[in-house]
Amino acid sequence: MKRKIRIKDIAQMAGVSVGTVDRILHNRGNVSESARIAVETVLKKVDYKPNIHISGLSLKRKYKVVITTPNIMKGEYWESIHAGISYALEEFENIRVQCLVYTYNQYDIYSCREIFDRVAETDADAVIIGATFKEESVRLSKQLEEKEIPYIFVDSPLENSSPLAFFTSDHYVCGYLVAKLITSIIPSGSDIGMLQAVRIGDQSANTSILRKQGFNDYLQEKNIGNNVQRISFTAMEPEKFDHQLTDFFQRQQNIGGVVVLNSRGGIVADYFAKNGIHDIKLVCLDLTAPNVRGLKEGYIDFLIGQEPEHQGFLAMKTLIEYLIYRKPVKVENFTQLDILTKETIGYYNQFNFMS
Amino acid sequence: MKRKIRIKDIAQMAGVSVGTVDRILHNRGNVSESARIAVETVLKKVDYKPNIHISGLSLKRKYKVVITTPNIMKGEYWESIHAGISYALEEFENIRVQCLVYTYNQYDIYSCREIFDRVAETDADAVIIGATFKEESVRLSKQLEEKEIPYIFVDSPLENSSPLAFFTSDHYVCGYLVAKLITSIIPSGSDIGMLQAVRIGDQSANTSILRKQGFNDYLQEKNIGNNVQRISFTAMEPEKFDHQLTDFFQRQQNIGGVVVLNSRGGIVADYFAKNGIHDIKLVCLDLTAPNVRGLKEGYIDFLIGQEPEHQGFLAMKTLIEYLIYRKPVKVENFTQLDILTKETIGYYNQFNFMS
DNA sequence: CTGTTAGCGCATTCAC
DNA sequence: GTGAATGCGCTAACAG
Repeated sequence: MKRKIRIKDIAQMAGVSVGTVDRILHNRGNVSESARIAVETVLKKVDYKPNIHISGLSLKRKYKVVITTPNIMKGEYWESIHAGISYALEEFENIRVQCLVYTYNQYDIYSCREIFDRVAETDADAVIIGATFKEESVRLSKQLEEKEIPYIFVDSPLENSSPLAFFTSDHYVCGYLVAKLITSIIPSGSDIGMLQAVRIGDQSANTSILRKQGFNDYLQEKNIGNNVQRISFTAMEPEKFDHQLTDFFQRQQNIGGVVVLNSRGGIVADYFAKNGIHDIKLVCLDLTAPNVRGLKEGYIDFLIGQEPEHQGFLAMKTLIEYLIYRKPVKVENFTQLDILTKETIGYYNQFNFMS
Repeated sequence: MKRKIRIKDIAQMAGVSVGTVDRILHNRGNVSESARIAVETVLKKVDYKPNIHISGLSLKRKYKVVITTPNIMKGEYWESIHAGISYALEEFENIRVQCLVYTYNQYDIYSCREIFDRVAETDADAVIIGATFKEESVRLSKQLEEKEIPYIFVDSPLENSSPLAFFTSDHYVCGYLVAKLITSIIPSGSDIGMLQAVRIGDQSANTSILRKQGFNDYLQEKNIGNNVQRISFTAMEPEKFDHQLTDFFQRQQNIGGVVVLNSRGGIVADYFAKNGIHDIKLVCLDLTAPNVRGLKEGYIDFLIGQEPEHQGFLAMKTLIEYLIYRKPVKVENFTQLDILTKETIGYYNQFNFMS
């Protein structure tokens, strides 16, 4: 167990002072070519890992990070992402980072445009983006690039952009998995109902589209015989849903299972609960409060978690480490797909990476 | 965002010096009654959380922790527990903790006795125990209690002992879950093969017994029709296994799935691979190297992870925080039961709580 | 350009 | 019994 390398050690080995080493480590300039070479030679030899908690102790610089996501609803997906961000800030309590949170209505493209415009104007040191509207997000990313402000995506990546990193689950595999799970637990001849959100003018469906692709590809690949029946659902008018479902199940008498490729599965579980339906299998996404309830009560058979807290946590942690000492960043980061059942949900700790 | 409370703040509020506050916080004595009351009054008002990373910076005291578990085999369960412990030590690099690792042969009760005797003699500040032999472990725990050395169990709890804490998965629920999974994917009339380790003189089976109980209880509760057929397997003579399995499947023609309630499932997967068996479902435990391979290659349908790394990590983290500032400890700690499939294993990060 | 040094929050030691 | 002073690894300001 060898002693940790400190800045002082490096300075000694390179024959310079700690001040010089610090300047080189932080690219602060005012260093002669010869000193730089001496220190960099040493740095290549030894494995220096700065202790970020202690740096923060003496770090005067404040960082401003803007976080922009859809509105935060209690017990919903985006709240978890923000919770993860908060945890990261707690872990790095010594670092002075000021967070500005800008949320928009994910069902209103105008709200998104307005907010993104404001985000583009800030003088933040970095931005964390929860992107749902595609065009708008690409535009924001371009604006940030021009100002050389690093940005990180959570929840989903975005084509045609060059983020510092993104943290997301693999939505395609997620859909693929849902197909595998539901078909493994329903009778082979039965039909599968798929809840389909009907939305207007938004692209947040992007993730849903990927999931649907994965879902369909599984059925095709494995030559699965179950037919898929769409259940349309107008997200903006939840009060209609009861009627829509009743209608659906009256028309479709051969449904063996239902899948929901967005996080709203809980309403199906609630419907099952209200109507005493126990023989239709249900596979849903995300640990929203209603979904967890549905799982615990036995109406949902498998619930897939995408670790939103972890996404937020890692996004902020990555950002801090990058800002402070340019720690190299891995761009593509996929979080786990957690398969949860009634039995395991009680032991599931969304912050198991923390405590 | 209010400023964090520091010792200096407390001192000021109580009208004493930081030295006095520190003495009270650490129960070092040499404090007048009046000072103690003043400080404790303040402490009740404010939420003081010491920054452990910074404490370590100036902490002179060294801690000695003894870790005793079964031998560490590459890619096996106990290696993961030790890996988790190492990660915790890395996270608390500032704390000077010296680890002594004592491993014993989990198939040899005499080896365990000998090692435990040596553990009981040390002057460690704390002990982490991976208990397999019951009697011996109870005896060790008593000896440690006499010497007032705190100890923590990993992998499984132990009756008749008073550990500082234990970190384990819920083995009963684990078995219950295995039953649920296997019966949900095999034909209703088919039989289930259960691999049964034949061992001599060891109680490590304790965890297996709990799992088997959970397994059986599920079948009974749900009134499941599948019959269970035992496959006996002599752990000490793996070369015989091929023959034993061939024999088994020749006698049993109605096997729809196989379950393995210990971590050795990989050998069944290997057997399936060698003999091109694709139509028998397989549910196994633990992310050993062979099991992960079996899962990826499609021979294992569900693999249950018990987060051994996390157990080790939390055990050491808990210990450090307890030793340094008597952080209150939660005694019963159950880790997650992760359900993994071929699709999700690629995203599974055993150290997601770290990076 | 470079070396020296004050201070960050904390535990500990040393005078008083 | 107590407060003041020291040092941990690091950053940043300052004096050369």
